[in-house]
Amino acid sequence: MSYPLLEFKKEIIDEVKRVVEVSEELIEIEVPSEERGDFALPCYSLSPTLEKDPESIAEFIAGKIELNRGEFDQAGPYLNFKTDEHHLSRETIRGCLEKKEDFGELSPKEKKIMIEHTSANPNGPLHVGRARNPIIGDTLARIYEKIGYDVERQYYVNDIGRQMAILTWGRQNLDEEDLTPLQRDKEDYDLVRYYQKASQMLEEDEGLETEIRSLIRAMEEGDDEVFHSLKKNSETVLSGITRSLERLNIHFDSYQHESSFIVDGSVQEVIEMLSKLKETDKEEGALFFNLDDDKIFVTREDGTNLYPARDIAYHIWKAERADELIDILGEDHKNHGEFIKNALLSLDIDPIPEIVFYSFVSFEGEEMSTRKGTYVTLDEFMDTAEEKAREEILKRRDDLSEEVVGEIAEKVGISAVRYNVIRVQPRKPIDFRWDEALNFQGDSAPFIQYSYARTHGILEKAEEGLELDGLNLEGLEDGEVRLLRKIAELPLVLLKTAENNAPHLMARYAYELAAEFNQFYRDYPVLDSDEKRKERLAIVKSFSYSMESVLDTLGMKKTKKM
RNA sequence: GGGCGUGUGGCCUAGUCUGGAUAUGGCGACAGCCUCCUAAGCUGUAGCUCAGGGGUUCAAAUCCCCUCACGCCCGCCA
Repeated sequence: MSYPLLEFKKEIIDEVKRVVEVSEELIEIEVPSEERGDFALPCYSLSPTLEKDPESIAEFIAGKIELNRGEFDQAGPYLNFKTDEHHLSRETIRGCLEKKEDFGELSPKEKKIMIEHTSANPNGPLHVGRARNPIIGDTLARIYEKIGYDVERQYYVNDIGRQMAILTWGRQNLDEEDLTPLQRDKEDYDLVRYYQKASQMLEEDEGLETEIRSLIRAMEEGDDEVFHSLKKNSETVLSGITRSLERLNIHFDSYQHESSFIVDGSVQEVIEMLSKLKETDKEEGALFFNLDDDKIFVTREDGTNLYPARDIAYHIWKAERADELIDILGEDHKNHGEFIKNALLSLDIDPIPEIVFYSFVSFEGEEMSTRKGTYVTLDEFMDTAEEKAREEILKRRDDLSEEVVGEIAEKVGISAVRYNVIRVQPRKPIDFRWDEALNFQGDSAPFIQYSYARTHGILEKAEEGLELDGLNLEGLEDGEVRLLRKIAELPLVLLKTAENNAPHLMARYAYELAAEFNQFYRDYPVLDSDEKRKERLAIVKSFSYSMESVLDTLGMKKTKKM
């Protein structure tokens, strides 16, 4: 099994290469507007190498090229290629019926990729802003899996360090009655109150700083009691965080604890390796790495290690276990990310990570901070999304049981949260507003889910099985071919999304696919279409499978009723 | 002050890396479409010259320089 558009693109590249004898990098195939064709070759970039004007090159290629899978025409300096519609339709339907909800998947690559995402400090519940991280990471993980990678999703648990020391101090010294009332019956909501109160006290009383410091030192020096106390608190909050994420359809394959790199001595080794580099120097006994004009400190003057050192140890550990690495980091870590890459390069470590940075999310124009307690938690946001979904369902349906309404609301709520976060390019800032985030019309999760639900209105009433062999695909109408063509794009989109680590492309595709189906649905009756019924059912079924694949890739939920 | 990033119709957004053929789509607005597989849908109209200025090029939203606005970073915190 292979995919018609992938094959066609490959054929074009091979043929152009054969005809003009240039290296493959010079052949830039782009996707033109729909009416021009499936692919286009602008000949401008070949002009310098071939020492001819673009139009003559186009003419030259047009005269020599031979394609089995489609045709082409010359338009000035462009060549436009259009695949054979019948072949495209047949192969796309065949692909969908064979692969079903895995449509779009590519053969295994024998490559391991480790995707680190979230890695939020376990000091309180996840807020919507932070949730951008797991949603980007998990979506990329799903995409890499689909194109054949062996994927490991990893949470790096910052179970030591200052923030955990503050939480632990709070747990040791504060009583329940000192705290704000419990917002939600969940362990992360419980413990964050200790963290917030302790942070607040620390701001008012600098004397507490020494107590925090001594907790950190005790931990690093291997004080068992302190160590276990920190770990216990971090594990408790972590379990609250992961429960929230599971609700968002996100899970991890492994957890790696920051403390482990201190315990096993690897941080010390890293510090020794770093100290031998020409990029490092010491200032009053503290080791730092020169990053352009910045000094990135990796140890304190008392010799205790700092987060950058531990993160290098972690990345070396990761590099030994995977062929490719991806880190999802907030924009506040840009500098740190540069340091990690530069330091790993200097240490001759391979692979170094690809880092996806995302900008922060504000809410109704306000910044969110765990320390200050100014945030909307992921749980709250999802509750509201579900509630809103419920209202919308009840506006339209009065024939569903409360249980069914609840199920659909949950599916729509989860999907809306994920979709609204992933549809925007990571590096762009997002300002969440309830009315926009929970707008269920147009470019939204329910729009996409609804297109899928519509297929079931049809498929459940049609009981016959589907056989590719009995179909007459010669006389398909424009809108039918257009839908199949859009379905056929899926593998191309998956590849491009992974290549650029740009998951928003996948979201955009999901919307376009759904929109194309909605037009088909309007124009072509299926069940009453007599002589075209079988063919149209096959198209609906193909769309249904491809949409299942797309929804799964975005971590969204499918629903047969809405 | 320095570094990084962002700035596309009233609002949100694609395209920017890899310069090219009429700048993508949504929300909102206005005008239409349910005796017919779920109207959370579909169709049409109006609206942007791509923050501003300069430059490179046959060609710039896309590359370079300057300016403005906003965000993030500039800790022996993480």
